[in-house]
Amino acid sequence: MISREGGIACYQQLSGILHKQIEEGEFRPGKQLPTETELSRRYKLNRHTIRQAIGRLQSEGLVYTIKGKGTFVANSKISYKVSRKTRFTTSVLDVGLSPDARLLDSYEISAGSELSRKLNIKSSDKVVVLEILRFVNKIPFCHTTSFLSSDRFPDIQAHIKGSFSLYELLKKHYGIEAMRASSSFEVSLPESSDMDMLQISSKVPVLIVKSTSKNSKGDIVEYCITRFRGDLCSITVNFNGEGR
Amino acid sequence: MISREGGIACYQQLSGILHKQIEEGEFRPGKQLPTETELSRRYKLNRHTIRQAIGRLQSEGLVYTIKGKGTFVANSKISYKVSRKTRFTTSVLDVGLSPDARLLDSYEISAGSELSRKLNIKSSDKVVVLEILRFVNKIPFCHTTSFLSSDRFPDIQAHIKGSFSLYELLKKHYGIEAMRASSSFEVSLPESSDMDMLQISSKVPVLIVKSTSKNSKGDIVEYCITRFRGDLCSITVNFNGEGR
DNA sequence: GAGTGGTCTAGACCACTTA
DNA sequence: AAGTGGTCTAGACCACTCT
Repeated sequence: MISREGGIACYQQLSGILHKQIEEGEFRPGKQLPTETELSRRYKLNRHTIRQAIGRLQSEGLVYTIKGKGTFVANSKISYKVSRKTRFTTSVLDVGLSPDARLLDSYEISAGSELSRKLNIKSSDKVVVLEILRFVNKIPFCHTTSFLSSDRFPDIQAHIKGSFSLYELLKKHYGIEAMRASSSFEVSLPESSDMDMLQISSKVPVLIVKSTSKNSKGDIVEYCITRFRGDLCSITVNFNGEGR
Repeated sequence: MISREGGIACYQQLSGILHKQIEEGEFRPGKQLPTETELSRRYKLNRHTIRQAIGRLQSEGLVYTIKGKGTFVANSKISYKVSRKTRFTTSVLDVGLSPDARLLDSYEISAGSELSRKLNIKSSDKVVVLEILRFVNKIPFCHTTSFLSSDRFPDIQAHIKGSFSLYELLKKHYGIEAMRASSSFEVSLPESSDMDMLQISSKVPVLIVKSTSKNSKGDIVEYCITRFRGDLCSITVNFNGEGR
């Protein structure tokens, strides 16, 4: 099965083999992969070499491992849609899944140089920070840190505790319809806080999306940083204003 | 420096330390990091543990390694901008860097089921495939595979060899102004072809962007898949039609 | 030839899950 | 208690770069 010659590393070959087997349905989503010791025996490779191969599959989002239990085949990625006007809840409902959210924390800070630029306010101005963890089908999906000017949204901390859709709240309480103006996409690896909150290992990449929202007049309403589980989603951006 | 207790893995601690040192400018971009054996001595850790730590930094795009030479601190990410009307060349020039492109291959295939859906043509229709490798400052940056209907763009293979801007070509020869309609973003790890073309190791993630372009009437003009080096770029999407 | 990173092996101990 | 994945060590050989 595994060739020692040919210059292709054993772990690359093995991850290729497993990748193919998963793609072809030999291992179904949710099913356990053979254990590391079993694969080690079967392919006559050291357990560490097996682990290198499985590490790749983890980073690709093809499998996930649970300590003490085993390695399992992942479900296919969730196609998460984003346009000028989209909210998490509707996007997730659209693809037939069930969304959920939890407000982890809310507090106030001074803007400082970077946030003052992002929000177009003075650096001494106060900023409300909201940390929200969002779930799809009870699985942690992304972690959002939102920044809003305290002056423009007084008492938002009190209001947010009741409702979980920030956009609904802005509309109802402040009469503002927020629209996405720009978003940047970047890849990284999880920090320890990401690993805890999103329940992923250090090998699973995170997709970092930094977005600015404006109101209909073009004033900046919100700046937010969302960290998505890279193994769970692909994000589709729609450039035609309206459509989802 | 490294604590054996506290439950945090040594390699996590070390990658944290190095991360911080790089961020704080102790190691400048382009400079070589201490070698693995040196770090092994300095932190009293096995070379494999050192390698785990460095592997993380590689995936984060903070450092890159050259076999036989060493590990070096990477430059900061290139902020690549994308909007409804953007071309690679102008985007790169905008940030003061020098773009370049090479046509790797061009050939014709039958659409098949997936492409026929993407391009809104019959599955028996012919499709022209263009493979283009793009560079920023002589460094491979992304690899694009473009799909266009052969019927709608006769002789495009002959034309493309002269000019490298596909959008220019569509405009000049076919009188079509292509606009980005939607793009999906996804993270993965490089396949062996990616590693060769983009000159990256297996640890550096790739950012996969799949885009559909339409003409002013709303007909689909092009479907393309671009694989960006995840260590080199962050991609900014602008939702206001015009702006870059 | 000396030094670098890339791969593989062998063996150990740990924390966690399951039964 | 047995089995799982997570981490660390020690030692080996390779291909590559530099001189």
